[in-house]
Amino acid sequence: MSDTTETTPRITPIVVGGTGPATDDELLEGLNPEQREAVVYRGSALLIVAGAGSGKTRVLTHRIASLIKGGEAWPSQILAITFTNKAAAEMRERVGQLLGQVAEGMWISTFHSACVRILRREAENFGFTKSFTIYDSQDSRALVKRIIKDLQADTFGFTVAQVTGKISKLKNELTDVESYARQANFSDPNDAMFVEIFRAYSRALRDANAFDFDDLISQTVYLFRAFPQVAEKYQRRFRHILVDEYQDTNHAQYALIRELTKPPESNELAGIPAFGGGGASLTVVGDSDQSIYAFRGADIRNIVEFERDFPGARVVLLEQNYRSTQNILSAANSVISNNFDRKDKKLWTAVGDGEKIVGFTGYSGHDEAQFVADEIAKLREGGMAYNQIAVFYRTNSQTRALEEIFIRSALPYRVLGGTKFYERAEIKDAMAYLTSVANPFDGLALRRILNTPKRGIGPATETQLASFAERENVSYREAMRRAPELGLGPKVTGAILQLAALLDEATELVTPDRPGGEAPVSEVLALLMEQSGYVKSLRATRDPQDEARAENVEELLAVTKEFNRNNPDGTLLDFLTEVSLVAAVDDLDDSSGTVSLMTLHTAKGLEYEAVFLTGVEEDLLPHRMSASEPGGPAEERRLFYVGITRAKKRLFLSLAMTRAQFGETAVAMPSRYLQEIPAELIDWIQSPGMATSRGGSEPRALNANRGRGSYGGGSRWGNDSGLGIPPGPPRPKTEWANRVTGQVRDNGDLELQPGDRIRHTDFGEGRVNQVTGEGAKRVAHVQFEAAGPKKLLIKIAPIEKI
DNA sequence: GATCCTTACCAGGCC
DNA sequence: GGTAAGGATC
Repeated sequence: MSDTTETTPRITPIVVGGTGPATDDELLEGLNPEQREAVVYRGSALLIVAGAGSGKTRVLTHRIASLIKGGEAWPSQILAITFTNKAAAEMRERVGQLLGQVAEGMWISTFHSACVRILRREAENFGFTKSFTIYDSQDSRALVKRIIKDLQADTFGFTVAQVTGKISKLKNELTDVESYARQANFSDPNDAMFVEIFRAYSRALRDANAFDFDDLISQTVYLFRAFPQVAEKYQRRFRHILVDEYQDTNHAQYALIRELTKPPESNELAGIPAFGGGGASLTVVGDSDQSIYAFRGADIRNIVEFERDFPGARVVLLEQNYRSTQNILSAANSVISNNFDRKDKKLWTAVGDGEKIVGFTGYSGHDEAQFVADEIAKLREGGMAYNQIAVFYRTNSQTRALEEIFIRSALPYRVLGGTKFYERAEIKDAMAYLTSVANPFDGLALRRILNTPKRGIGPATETQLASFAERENVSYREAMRRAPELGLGPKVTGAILQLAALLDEATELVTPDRPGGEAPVSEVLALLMEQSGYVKSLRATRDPQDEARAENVEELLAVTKEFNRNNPDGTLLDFLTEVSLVAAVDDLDDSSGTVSLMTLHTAKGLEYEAVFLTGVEEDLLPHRMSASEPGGPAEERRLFYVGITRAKKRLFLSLAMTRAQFGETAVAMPSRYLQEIPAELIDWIQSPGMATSRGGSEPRALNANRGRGSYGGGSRWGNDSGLGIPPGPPRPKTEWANRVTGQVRDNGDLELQPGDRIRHTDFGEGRVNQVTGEGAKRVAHVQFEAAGPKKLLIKIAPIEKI
């Protein structure tokens, strides 16, 4: 054991409440030998190679609990890094349960949250203020766009996406402008121009008192390197560092961990040996088969070379899976085994084979979505709760077809991530007001609200204001207050002064030494929205969408109130930080009683009784873009693997033969990964071969392709392919036209009674068995002659009474 | 400077 | 199918 115990206090466990805390033995109870080893091992470095579903969260929480309970560490000496805020909250809760009390002072958070916390405390050391803004990728893009325009870099062929991508990559590798410029090739005008853009971007961020996402990590590393006494503060504080999802860390994050686990410098000066001499203990958990973030700089070498980086590290392998059935695991194993240069690892379970994987090929994305909806209805009838069912897809654009069908089928669902609430223009506007109040240096935020709502402050005025601020070396706010000096028209000047006064008034509310403390965020936002007339202006337009936008702003107001309820001491800065760092999964509500829809990336770390993996097609999974990337197809395979291993009991793989994109219909091909699953594991309700040979009602292009095995390369998917598909009679499912009318219908108060006959544009004629629900949510249970039983939302289903 | 309209380009995953 | 950019017009 390292000598950390000498420097850390022994604490007596405090027993509080109900069932009481777990004893040492209880902490190990129910764990397998490897898991136990991972909990009790004490040394400077530990790598837990944890296959999917092998209970790593359990191991991590028990390990933390045992450190605290054994008196080896105070809660405040623990830093645990998770991938999402939700995972952090869960871990905190579970550790609390194990200890029988809330462990105060533990840092359990994401890399980004932890770094923001450090940066807010230390910002003043290096030219920022604690109220810095965090720029999300949209903000970064907006900034780069302006810079490219200003420098006329578009003539060099620079695009916003290219530049932001390259800057992000450089930052993740801890390359700042100066170090990049040092090795740049200035005889290449392109490279020289890029340096200029990069420099302008970095300066703009600094001037705006802002960090972009990548800065949060890299600037913390720079801070530690530039100010050893600051680094030492955190090196002394955190004695045990644990990092989850280590396979997805990038170089900057790796460097951060290295900085934090270094022995404090003053120890070295005092001649205390480095190894085991005061560096924090490091535990990392990961699975290289689940590395799916190379695109944002994750470096798989961090985990592969862990033992070399941290000599003497112990490695523990967790291979027993406690989540899925053997059929699901066998499929996963055989898929991932197609990736070379990986350490062979086979998941196994003791729970038995379980049901077969179900496969389905639809004629279109809508057909596929209908299959998903129908199967979910069956699962539900079989007693499965909606919130135990998830639908995964590779790209966010796939949600449209699913949503259309789900709404029609009256299926309660929730889309995680996607076009997020906080990415909406009106929400960004409202947030920009708050940002402008918190950080008066933030030009990007101010620019956003300067003429929103319309105040007659156009681009020309904006430029004048900006150059005045620069010339006089004052903040934008000050420049606005001195607007009369600009010699503009009385109307514009008045508008600027009014906005400045409003922002000043709001700033008053959040001044820390204000009598009664900072006003709640909701009060600040209400003032801003009220006085600026923003919401009023939205309600005044003829555009019907603006009404929805106004409601969204009201919703944001509700969010701030909720925030104030949950965080009575929460400041405006806390709110802005929280909003900046929410991840897609963070709005997952386990108690919502709805089906969850999300991308495969978002699905990592989650598990469901039943999983629908949709769009298993070439160009989608693997995604078209991945073909040209080194390691792309292998990463896509890992993504598929991650999706499969989320399923506990039931797994459905589906694809479509045609898919709408850009408003056009394109032909789709089955994914190469489907063949990597042994045929006997899949029960095809409708295989790709069957879909081609019997597509009686679909676009002519496909009907022309009639005949078994006529598509997808020979007989690969034909009935004679050895997939074991019985020839059987054509299913009725294939007999109706599969067109789905995209338009929103409104049947008004269409009254339906059991016994009524109706006609549906897709399903044909049927008889109403039952009507449930109230008002707009009335649902008709219909027995269709051809399509079987369906549930339909009466208000919007494409039906008529006959 | 605002508004309306047409056109061009477009969506890969995310803290 | 959706949006951002650019042009025409008031």
